[in-house]
Amino acid sequence: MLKIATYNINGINARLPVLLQWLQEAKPDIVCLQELKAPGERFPLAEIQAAGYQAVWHGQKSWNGVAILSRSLPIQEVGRSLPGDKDDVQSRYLEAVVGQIVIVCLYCPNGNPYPGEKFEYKLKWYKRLTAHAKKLLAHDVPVILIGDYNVMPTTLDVYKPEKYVNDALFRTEVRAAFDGLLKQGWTDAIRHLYPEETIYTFWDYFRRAWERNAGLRIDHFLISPHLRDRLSRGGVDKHVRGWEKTSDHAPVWIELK
DNA sequence: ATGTCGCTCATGGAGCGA
Repeated sequence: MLKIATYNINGINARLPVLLQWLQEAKPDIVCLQELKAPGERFPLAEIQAAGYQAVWHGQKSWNGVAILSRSLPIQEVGRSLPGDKDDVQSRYLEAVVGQIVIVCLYCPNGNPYPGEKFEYKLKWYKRLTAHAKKLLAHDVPVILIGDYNVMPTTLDVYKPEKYVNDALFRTEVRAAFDGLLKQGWTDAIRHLYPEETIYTFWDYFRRAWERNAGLRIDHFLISPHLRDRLSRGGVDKHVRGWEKTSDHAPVWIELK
């Protein structure tokens, strides 16, 4: 059994006690982290290693930043930029072979406010991701695209869909881009396991969103066709969102046979 | 518009992104 998790930690140094506590109790084999909000040299490698994990990371000062952790399987980094725009300097992509699986850690652009430059950047980023995802599928090896997609795929994934019609996380253009990935053959693992349930992975810090369960499902695992039959369980470690000094996201995980 | 966080700059908060 292989347990793979994703967690937008919103600042790895501010979040380190929470991250270590969760690693200790959840014991995932592989973890994708987003929003490190730290340059490469400020990644807390010693503490991560002391917790029993190897790591590769792609940091950036102030914003973004992604990492892949592994407990026992070796990690071999194979890429740290999403192909298609060599002028894009934002650290939102990290690709590695972990054991026998290609693990892609993603932090898709937020895109707000809509309309605007940031929204256009998000759409372009999704175009690049779609092109690259197609190539990954063509390699015909097990791949998982993991991370914060900054999109709620359906109305089931938003506490109040009507409030989000002009939000960059729910605009039809972005949902269509996500749908395009599914049409390529990727499977939204959590939705596959729970076709009907309301599941959230993010609760805003604002307006007592956590207390009101005003949540969004924006952290996803897209698994390649090879892995669909190996998918056994999945869930959200929702209680972590209730901890002190916690992220606005909760960790999400799946298990593969 | 607002709310709350985390980060940076080079302050003793302000501005930005989410």
